[in-house]
Formats: sequence, C-alpha cells, structure tokens
Amino acid sequence: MELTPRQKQILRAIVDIYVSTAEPVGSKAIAALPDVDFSSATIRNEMAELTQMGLLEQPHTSAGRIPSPAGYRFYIDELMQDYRLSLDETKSLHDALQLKSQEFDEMMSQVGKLVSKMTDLPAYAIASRQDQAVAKHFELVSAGKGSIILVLMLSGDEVKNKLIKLPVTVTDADLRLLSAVLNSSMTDLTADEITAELLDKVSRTAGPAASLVPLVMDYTLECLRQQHGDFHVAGQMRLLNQPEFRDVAKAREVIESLDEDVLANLPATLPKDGPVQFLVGPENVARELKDSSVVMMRFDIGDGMQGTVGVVGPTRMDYAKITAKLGYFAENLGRMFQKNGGAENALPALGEGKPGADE
Amino acid sequence: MELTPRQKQILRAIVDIYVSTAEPVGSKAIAALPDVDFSSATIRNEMAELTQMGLLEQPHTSAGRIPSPAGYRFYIDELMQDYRLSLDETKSLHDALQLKSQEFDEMMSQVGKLVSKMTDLPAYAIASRQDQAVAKHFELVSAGKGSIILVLMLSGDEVKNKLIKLPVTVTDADLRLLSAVLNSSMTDLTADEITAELLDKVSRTAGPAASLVPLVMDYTLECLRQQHGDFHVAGQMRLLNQPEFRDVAKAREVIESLDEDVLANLPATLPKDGPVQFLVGPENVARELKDSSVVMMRFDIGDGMQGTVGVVGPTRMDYAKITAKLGYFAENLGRMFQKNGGAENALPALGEGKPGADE
DNA sequence: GCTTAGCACTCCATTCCCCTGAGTGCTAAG
DNA sequence: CTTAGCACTCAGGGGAATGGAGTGCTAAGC
Repeated sequence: MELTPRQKQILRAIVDIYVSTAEPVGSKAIAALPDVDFSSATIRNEMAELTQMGLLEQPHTSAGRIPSPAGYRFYIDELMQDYRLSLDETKSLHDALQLKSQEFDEMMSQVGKLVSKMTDLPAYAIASRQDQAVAKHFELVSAGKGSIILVLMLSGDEVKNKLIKLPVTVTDADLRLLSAVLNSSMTDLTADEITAELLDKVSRTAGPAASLVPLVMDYTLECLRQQHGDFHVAGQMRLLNQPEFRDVAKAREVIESLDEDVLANLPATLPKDGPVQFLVGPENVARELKDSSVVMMRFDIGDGMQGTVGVVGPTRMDYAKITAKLGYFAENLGRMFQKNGGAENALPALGEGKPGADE
Repeated sequence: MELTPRQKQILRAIVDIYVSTAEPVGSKAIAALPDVDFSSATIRNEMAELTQMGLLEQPHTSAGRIPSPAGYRFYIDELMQDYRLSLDETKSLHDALQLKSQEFDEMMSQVGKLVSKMTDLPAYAIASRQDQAVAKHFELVSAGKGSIILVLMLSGDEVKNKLIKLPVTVTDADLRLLSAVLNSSMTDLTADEITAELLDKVSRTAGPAASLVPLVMDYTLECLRQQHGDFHVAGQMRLLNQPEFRDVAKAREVIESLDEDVLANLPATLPKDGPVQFLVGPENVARELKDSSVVMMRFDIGDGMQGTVGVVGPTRMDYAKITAKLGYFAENLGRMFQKNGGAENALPALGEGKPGADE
C-alpha cells in the first residue's frame, strides 16, 4: 500500500483525533490542525481516496470518517510514533507497581489488575514456561489418617503439592526410602525423559512403597507438562467506560468471551513474534472480538518463565499510549520478578521476589 | 407489623410477580391470579394500605406497585415459601457441580464461578478458618543458590511454602537439625501459644542455623494468623443481565464495589446468624449496594474450615430460588470438600477432595 | 360494613415530525 | 493540482400528540 506523505499525515490525524474523541472526524477538523496547510476540500479528496483504499470508513453519508481495521493496522505498522509517558504518568505507573503478594500466582493476578487499572481497560496476565520443567526434589510427608502429602519442587523454584491417599499401609521408613529413590532417579528429567521403563525400574527399587510410584509420578508428569500458569483476567467491567460499549449487549459479548473463550484459546493470548503484538478487530480469531483489539506484551520472569500481559479494548484504542504503558510494565515487572537481582533490584520493597507457588 | 391474611397474599403475589417481570404490578394483574377471588378495587384498597405501611412503593402515580426493601424483608422473613428445584434445575446443578481442580484455592474460585453461572448473578466464595490453625510439620529444603524453601504443613492439610534467602551459609546438616527442632517444639501450637520466650528457647537449641528461626517463624505466624482465604468473585458482568442495571453507570458502581470494597469488608461477607443470611437493599453497609441485595450461605468444608458463597443482585431477586440453589450447593460442596468421606462421597469423580494449598 | 363497578384523572412511554447542523461529493474557477 | 461554493444527505434532538395502564374516589350493592 503506497500512500503519499499527505495521505499519511491525514490518516494519522484521523486516527489520533478519533482515538481521543470517539467521534467521526470531518475534513474541517483536520484542516484546523496547526500543521495542516491545505484546505478541507483537498482533505475531502484525500479522504475519499483513503476510503477507496479501505483505510477509512464512513458510518453514514453525512458523517466524518473513522479508521477501518486496515487503517488501524497501517497506523500501527507505519505511522504510530512512540508515545512518551508524561512525568505524571510515569510516576503513577511507578507508584502502582508494588506487588504486595509474595506468592507467584497471586502476583500474576495482581499484575493483571494493575495493568487493567493503569490502562483503564480489561487486562490479562499469564505466565508460561519457556524451558522444559524438571523436578528438583521430592518430599513425602505423612499427613496422618492414611494419607501423605507429596511436595514437589520444580525448576524455577516452583513448589507443588498434593494430598495422596495411601492405597496400602506404608511406614515412615518406606516413605524415606521412596523419597531417596525418587530424588536420586527422577530429578532433573523432563517429562519426555521419564519413560515407562524408567518408571518400571524405579518401582522395582522402591521397596514396600512401590505402589505409590504411579500416584506420585502421574502428578509429577502432570506438573512437568503444564506449560501455562493460570490465566488472570481483571477489570472486565472497565470495558463499560468505553463509549462503544455503552450498549450493554455488546459489552457482555466481549466480556463473556474473555471469561471463557480466551481460556480455551490460550496460545492465541501469547504474542508470536516480537515482544509486543497487536490484534486489530477482525484479526482476532474469536468472533466476539472482531470489533475489539488486543495488545499483548511479553515480559521476562527469569527461571525459564515468561509472562504475558495484554489488554482488550475497542479497536479505537490509543495504541501508542497503551504500548508505552505495557512497555513500562514489561520492563519493570521483569526486574521485579527476577529474584536473583538482589540488591541491584531497581524497585525497592519487593520482598523475596518470586517465591514458589503457594496458598 | 400485623397483616391480614389477604394482605399477606397480596404482598406475596406482588413480590412474586415483580420478581419475574421486573415491571410494577397493578391491581388487575393480581385480580387475574387463579386463587384470588376479590376484585381489583379491593386490591387497590389493600395496596394503598400496604403502601401506607411502607411495604410497597409506587414509582409514579400511574404505575403499579413494587415492593419496598421493607416489603422484601417481610417477604423473606414471613412469606417466602421453600422453592422446590425442578428436576431440570437439580440436574443442571448436579452436572455443573464438578470441580476440576484439586487445588483448594482453585476450587474455591471455581465454586464462585459455578454459583454465578447457576444463579446468573455475580457470586463470591471465600473460605475461612473456624479453629485456630497450628503447624503440623516443617520441612526445609535446599533450593541451591544460597536459598531454601520452607514447606509448612498446617492443620487441615493446608500446605504453604516460601522461598527464603539465606543470610548466612548453612549446611544440610544444620538444616536437618533446625527442622528437627522446629518439628519437635513448634508443632501443634496456635499463633498465641508461640511466645517470644519459646522462640528464644528454640533459637538457642537450633544450632548454627539459629539465625533462620525468625525468618521461618515470621512466615509461620503469618500463615497461622491468616483467618480467611482469598476472596473469589466471579461473573460480575452477569449483573448486566438484570434490567435494573441496563444503565451502565449503575452496574459499574456495584461491580466496582464488589472488586474493591467487599475485600476490605471481609467480615461483612460472612453470614452472622444461621447458615443463610439476606442483606436487602439499604441493609447493606456499603452505600453502593443500597439498591442491591446479597444472599450468602455458609457451607462446611471440614478440617476446621468453613466456606461462604454468596450472590449479589438487584433487590428484585428471586430470593426463594436463589436460596434453594445456594442450599443445594452448600449441601453438596460440603460433601465434596470432605476428603475423609472416602467411598461414602455421594458425588462421583471428585478425585482427592481437598488437597493442600498449591500453585 | 366490607366489597365492587364506574369514572375521572394522572402520567409514562411511544411515536411522529420537523428541524438543525455537520459533513459530504461535485463542479467550476483559480 | 487546489480550492471556493453549493446542493444534497442524514443522524440526532426537541417538542407535541397519542395511547394506555393504573390509580383514587364515590356511590351502589350484598
């Protein structure tokens, strides 16, 4: 798509104005801009052409123009300028960026709420593994009443646990033996490396508690295979702040798809190329989101984990500002999650960083 | 407040009709009911009196009547009849009542979603302790890189864990000694029973790892003192399905208060007397909820824990049906959470019941 | 004395219509 | 190629008219 510089200027102006007013933009409004020195008639001609090209749309004959999805896409790819966060904005972002919890999952949930609050849009956050997980340590603790608790430490200091009911009577000594065997044979292996033969071999050396091996390892494999953490959505109702969702029915459609569909389409919620990705209107797979846009950004958590935060809003979204804010989060969240940062950690009062899973 | 039988009949009819239609009820509508054999004029007279008594309201002169908050309250206290769930309803409740997760907190969150879905209203779920918690077992596991993971088993098979950075170098033997000391001196004690002196004494016998004692015990005390689990809200946007919230601004007010205020007012979200409690309109402490009602119900989780589920909706709510549904949940959730139910467990395919906290 | 038919009255909600104003596309002149 | 001018379109807002549901009151009936 080839646009003349003037066409670009007009398209950018239309996007910018429409994003902030939510009203179709007329030729006069553009002609009135300070750095525009051609008449509204000229602009009308250009606008007609841009409409022809599919970059603009007209709600009705006697209205101004609004950007089409393709128009937004062009804007994002070629016209958008880096938004510089104002001092006030930076400050309030910085102030908000205090994660109270020390529990990993709880932190992710707070991240979602935070991003939602700071962008005034529904947001989501999710953590996913980049590396293959391995078990680091097995611990079997008797919980009385014929059951034990399996505490499983994974790479990345994740801790999982599960109550297991004992199918047979097992002594403490048996449990200790089993723990020892598991810790010597089953640690540092990815899910793929844990073969049936290996399991078999371990069962044979596990002594009286051998019957527990399948129970323990089933759970372990389940944990190792789990690529994604929970999907945390927050601030769905902020969608109602957007004029395009003043119609409750529309809002509900989108919000419901957030609650349900996206969960089923997890992969779609992760950016594919680059740290930031935009899905404009119909670019969204989910039909319910065809009039909405998603901006998602990746951030680094360390320990072979990566996080993704995203916001959902009307296609008429301030992509530049949202990107800037998400970028701020991505940068600083990464730092906050890096528990090994120690004293270098730029943000104060973070406590322990990322503890294992908990609560 | 003394009402004649006929007045009661009329009030009940008005509530029932209004609840299902959301339209003010006129005298004719009542006269048309099958078991009403007095004329609309009589009903008008009675309605005037009920209005006088403050049990009914009139949106405007030429409209029918709607129940006032006091009217709802009277209805709940004296007129409401047990709603018998239809076979279909029971079936869909039963079918929905499958908690996929085996993690406690995750289960509570699912309970919230479930209740919301089945009542078509925003719902919340929260767990709280009835008994004082005590530590059952301490486990310290080296996590490499100069840090350890504390795994703490509490009464009720709750498991908590936390990553602790070591201020000093500690050998595995030191850790084992510390574990042993903690397990022999610090288990089965409530938060109150863990005195400064006791801590002091333990520190003195803990050997080289004594400096870890405060770190470990601070976290332990924090866990022991925590009376409530997370507050899980779900389905906020279902409020939009209610005609009284077609005005987005009103819905937002309520939804926002759900997200924020209620968290701060935790105690208010637990029923005070009896297993079920109704808060009608202005009976709500939060000003934002003064036009809404809350129905909350307690259920038993076992292990010294209790759960509370509640729904939030317009004062025009089908209190009887909601109560029946919540009751169904309360009864069956209780059973599902009782992990000791074993084979008697009425609902199939529940897995392990309530495992410790996790993820 | 309670109940009810009849009736005048009130007032909300809907519809219709008109009008205004913003914005366009086109044409012709610069 | 740009721009002034102009006829045309159409959404949205502001009454006015209309219909209808519901009430309160009065007077007659059981």
